[in-house]
Amino acid sequence: MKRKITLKHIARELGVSISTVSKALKNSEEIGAETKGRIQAYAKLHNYKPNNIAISLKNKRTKNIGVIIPDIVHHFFTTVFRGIENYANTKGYNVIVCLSDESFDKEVINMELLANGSIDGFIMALSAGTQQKGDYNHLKEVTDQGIPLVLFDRVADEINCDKVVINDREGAYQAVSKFIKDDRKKIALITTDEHYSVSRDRAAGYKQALLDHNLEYDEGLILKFPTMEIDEDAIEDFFNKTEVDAVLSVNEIFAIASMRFVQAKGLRIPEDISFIGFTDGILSKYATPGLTAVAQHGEKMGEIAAQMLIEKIELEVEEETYVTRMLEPTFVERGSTRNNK
Amino acid sequence: MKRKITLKHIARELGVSISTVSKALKNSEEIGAETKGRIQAYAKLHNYKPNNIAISLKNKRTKNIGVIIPDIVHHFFTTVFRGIENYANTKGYNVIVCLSDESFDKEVINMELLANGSIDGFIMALSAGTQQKGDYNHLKEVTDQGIPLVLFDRVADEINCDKVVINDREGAYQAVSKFIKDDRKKIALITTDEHYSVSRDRAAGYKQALLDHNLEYDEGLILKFPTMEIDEDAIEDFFNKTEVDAVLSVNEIFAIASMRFVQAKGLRIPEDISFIGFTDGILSKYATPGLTAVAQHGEKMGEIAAQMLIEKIELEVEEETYVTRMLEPTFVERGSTRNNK
DNA sequence: TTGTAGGCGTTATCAT
DNA sequence: ATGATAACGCCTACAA
Repeated sequence: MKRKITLKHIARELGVSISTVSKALKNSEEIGAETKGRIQAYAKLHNYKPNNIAISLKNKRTKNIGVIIPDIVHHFFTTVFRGIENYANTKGYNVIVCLSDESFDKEVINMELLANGSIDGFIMALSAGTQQKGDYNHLKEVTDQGIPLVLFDRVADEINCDKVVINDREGAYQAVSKFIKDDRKKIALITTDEHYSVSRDRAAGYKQALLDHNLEYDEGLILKFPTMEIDEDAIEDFFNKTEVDAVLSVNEIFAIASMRFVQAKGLRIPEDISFIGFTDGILSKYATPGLTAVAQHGEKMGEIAAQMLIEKIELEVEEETYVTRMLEPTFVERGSTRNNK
Repeated sequence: MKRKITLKHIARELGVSISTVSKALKNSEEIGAETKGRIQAYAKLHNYKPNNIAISLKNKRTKNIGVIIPDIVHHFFTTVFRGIENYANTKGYNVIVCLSDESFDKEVINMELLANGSIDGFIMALSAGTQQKGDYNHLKEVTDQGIPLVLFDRVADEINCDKVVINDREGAYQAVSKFIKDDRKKIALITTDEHYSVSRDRAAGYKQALLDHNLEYDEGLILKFPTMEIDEDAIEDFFNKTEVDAVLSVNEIFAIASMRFVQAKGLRIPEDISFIGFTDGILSKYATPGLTAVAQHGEKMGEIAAQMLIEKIELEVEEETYVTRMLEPTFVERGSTRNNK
């Protein structure tokens, strides 16, 4: 087994000083051609590679970025992550991922751990626990230390930092407008509790679209779940009791489960009832019929987040100006919607 | 902005030496109660936390583990990752993820980068490119340096290291046996090219089960794709030309797409044709009917991989004994299979 | 052209 | 009870 070799080994072996070796390997003009040759040859032969940790300590730069997300078994987050990882890689950064598991405590612990020198900056989406609690001190502490932070998707106005979101409100607005244009009258919304910023915005878009088109905003047409967990009974109950000809869902799963149930009831999609779901994931694509979706462009979002972060990291200057980039959602039309006129 | 504070700052501020501060913060008995109190109070007040990088350099231990996987937008890998991250966290390790994107080159580059001190060990699943090429020198180099390595799911016999896999062969064998017990006669296999170790093993189990039950092994009943990419046309073509009453698929997507097509053709599932798919993911669960699946226990697999790796990392002693843990797959029965007698 | 010395932040050993 | 020193691996300003 050949252990990693250091400058010191090379220096000792070749009877020169460490700094000579260091310079020679950087091809410095200061070093004589012959010495340089010997050193470089030896280094190549023994596959010398500088130790990242030592360089990090010296430069006070780790070339690592910390990503903290609520869950990884989740299509949207994985696409964002892919965007981050990909961009970061092109810039020579590695990515350390921590899962908050939707828990405030885990989010805090993970952040503090990483903030002690392991990373140069954070990219994160707030956990449900954090959004519920409304306590952002761990984020403030990190930014106070001058560590750059970019929030995506699940953000909060209270935090001063760069952000990337999609225009959830507009996505919902357009979805409902499409239903209305297709002559749907009873448009339901399936959503989660308000402390998810995304649900809040989507609900706002839903309401606004109804009002703008002179339709009644009826709380009875809203099915609200406390979390992202699915509750089949509540869905059955809702669709048994409520007459509906279109459904906007804040996520895929609620939409798919609902489609399944109404189909079992004998309703036809899209003839009798039409569906649109947020987050164009794998379920939307492979459902029968395919679920028309509001695509969130996760990969693009991750790429932008990484870009914003790395710029801040490498800019050095302590700017106190933060920007929020808002991406426009896109419609992916599939079989679950069709003009009903 | 309050920058991170170091031992040196505290020492200077309190007029003591750095080593006194270091000891006091470790609650060493050597330091007088009064001094210790002052130092600890000051540290608490200024929220002193030791710098991870400096500690890594000193200890030659980063407490990071490197995970290299082909793709993250993939249900199985995310469940494995969750298992890894979770276990690693309980042991005080962080996880650096790199995506090989199924490319040999990216896999090599990422590994070499991380191997230069950033991590204490690797957990990985081989990229398609690597399996195709059959070149494992980058792995040998890493293990030669004494860096522990655990391979999961996509493994290769040529590599000497710890491994975690599921018994793919047995999973396929059982699936086919179930079909036969349900009186299915024409059992198709949808698979990928042989260089995926998992496809190879699953195909072997499929064949073995047929032979053991005195059924003919007919190449005509096998639909083989070059990659994991889906090809709708090939699927349509296959099901139009081939008479089949049961289908085993090496992944969810092929199964779901096939189910969709045969249903559109007017066949009933499971009455006319029955399906079983590998990898019990989100698609299997929400398909209509639900897809009976061979569950791979990704999370467990990740946990075991992390456990094996961390043991090796912390054991120090250079053992040359490697083990392969094989997990037994489990059946998750859903609507896509039913006794047809 | 080559080498020395100091520092990045921490810890451990060995003085005082 | 406290402090000086060296070391982890690398880099670089400054000497020689």
